[in-house]
Amino acid sequence: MPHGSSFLANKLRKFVRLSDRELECLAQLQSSTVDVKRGKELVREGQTGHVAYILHSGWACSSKILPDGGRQIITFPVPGDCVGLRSMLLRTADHSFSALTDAVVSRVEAPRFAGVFDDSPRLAAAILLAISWDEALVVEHLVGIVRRSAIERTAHFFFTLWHRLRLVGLATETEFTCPLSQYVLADALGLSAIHVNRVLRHLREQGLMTLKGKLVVIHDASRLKELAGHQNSPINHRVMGA
Amino acid sequence: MPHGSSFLANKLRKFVRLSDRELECLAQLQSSTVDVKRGKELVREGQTGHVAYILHSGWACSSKILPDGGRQIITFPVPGDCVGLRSMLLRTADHSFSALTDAVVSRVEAPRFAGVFDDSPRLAAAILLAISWDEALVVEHLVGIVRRSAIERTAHFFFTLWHRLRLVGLATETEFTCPLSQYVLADALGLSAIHVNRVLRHLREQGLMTLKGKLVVIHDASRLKELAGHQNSPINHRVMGA
DNA sequence: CGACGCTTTGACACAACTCAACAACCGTGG
DNA sequence: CCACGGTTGTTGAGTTGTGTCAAAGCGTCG
Repeated sequence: MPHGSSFLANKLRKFVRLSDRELECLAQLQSSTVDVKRGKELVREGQTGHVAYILHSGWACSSKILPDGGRQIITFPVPGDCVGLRSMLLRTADHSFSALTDAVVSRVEAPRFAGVFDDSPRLAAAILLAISWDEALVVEHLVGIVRRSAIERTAHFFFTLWHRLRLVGLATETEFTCPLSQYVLADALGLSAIHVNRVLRHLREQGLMTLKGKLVVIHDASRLKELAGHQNSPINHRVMGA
Repeated sequence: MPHGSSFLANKLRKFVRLSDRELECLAQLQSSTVDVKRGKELVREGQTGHVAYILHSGWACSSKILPDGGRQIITFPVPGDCVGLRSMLLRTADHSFSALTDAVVSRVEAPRFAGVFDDSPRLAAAILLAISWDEALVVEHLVGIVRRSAIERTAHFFFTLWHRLRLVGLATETEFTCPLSQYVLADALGLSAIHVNRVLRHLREQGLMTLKGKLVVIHDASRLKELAGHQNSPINHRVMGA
C-alpha cells in the first residue's frame, strides 16, 4: 500500500502541488495491496462494480470487447498506472482489466473516492487530470494503429513501450522484459497473431529489434524510431497551483 | 456567449450539481462567440496557444497529423461540444481543430481557466470529468475502426453520428444533413477516399442508407445497426454531489 | 514421457490501396 | 446566360498487404 500510494502521488505531483492533507486523503483512498494470478480478470466491461486499480508490479492489460467476440487491447499499464478510475466514476466499466502475469495491485474503493469530490475537490481535479493525460496516450496509440502498416505499428508499439518502461526504470538503454505472447500482441496491434510473427521476423532480419523468449532487445533505436514515425508527445505538466 | 455557456453548463449538470457561484464562474470562462470560415484551422497540433473552443453551429473536426503527412480525424464535434479543453490544460495541443463549414464558436481562454483550479476546484473536477467522458467516446470510435471492415466502419460511423445528432435535435428519425466530402470521411474512417465511395455505393445498393449531396437518408436503421455491430455505450452520469 | 501452449512457416484468398481516367456539380466571371 | 476551372464523385484494372487455413517445430510443465 505504501508503494502504490507513492506511485500515484508522484504521478499527481507532476500536475499539481499537493498539500499534506491532500496527500493524506490520497493515501486513505487505497486499501492494502492484493496479489492476483495470471489470467485473472479484475474488471469486466459493462460491469458496475465500483472499483479501480493501481498496478504495482506484473503485467496487465485493459481491453474492449469487440462485436465479433474478439478483443482490442487498449493499453498495457506500467507499474504505477491507475486503471479504471474513470470507469469507476462513470459507474459502468467501459473496458475490461486483466492480469497477464501474476501481479500485485492496489484497490481504490469507489465509496471512498466519491467523497473526495466534496472533501478535497482539488485532489479530485488532480486525479482527473492524470486520467486525462493517460487517455491522451491511449488515443495516441489507437490513432497510431489505424493508419500505420503492420510493421510501422509494431515498431511504434515497441518503441513507445520501451520509452514508458524506461521512465519507471524497468528497461535499460538496449533491452527490457516483455512477457507478452504474440497472440496478446496481436490483440493490441489489431493484427492476426500469425502476421505479428511475420512482422517480428522482419524487424529481426532488418536488425532493428529482437523479441526472443520474454526479452526485447533494441538493436537500432534510431532506425526503429524512424520506422515507427514516432513523434515525441510534447505534453507538458504542471498546470495547477503556482 | 449565452448559448455556448448553456450548452456547456447543461453538459456539466449531467455529472454534477453546480452552485450558482459555480455557474457564474463557468459563464465567466467564455468570451463572446466568433464566426469562423470554412477551412479555418483554429488550433494546430503541437501549438501552445492556450485556447479551447465550444462549437456553437456548423461542422468541424479535430484531427491528428500523421507521420506521412496525412491526418486522422478523431471526432466531429456536434454543436455544444467542447474541443481542446485538455489540450489547453496540458499546455500543448495534442490535436488540431478545423472548421469544415462556416461555423460559430465560443472561445475559452486558458488564463481564466487556470484560476478555476484554485478558485473553484469542484467546477474544475466537473469539467475534467466531462472531458474524460468525451474521451471515452473517442476511444470507442477508434477501437471501432481498428477491427472492423470498411463497410462495418462506415455503417458504425454513420449510425453513431445519426444518434449523436438526434440527441441535439439535428437529425430526424430518417435523415440528417452531413456536409462531409468523401475525402473528409476517408480521413475519419481510415480509408482511401476511393474506397469510401465504393462502400457508400454498397450501402446504397443494399438499401441501408444513402448519402446524396449533403443529405444522409437512413433506409433501414435496424439492418444498419446490425452491420455496424453497434453496442449502446452503457455509460452513466451523475457521480458527484448527492 | 506426453500434453499443451506458443512460435514459425507455407500456400492461398480477399480486402483495400493505387493509379488513371472520366463524369457530375458548383461558383465565378465574361 | 453560358463557359470555365476547380472540387467532388464515380468507375475500372492491377497490385499489395493482411487474414485464413493447415501443419510442423519447440519449450515447458506436470
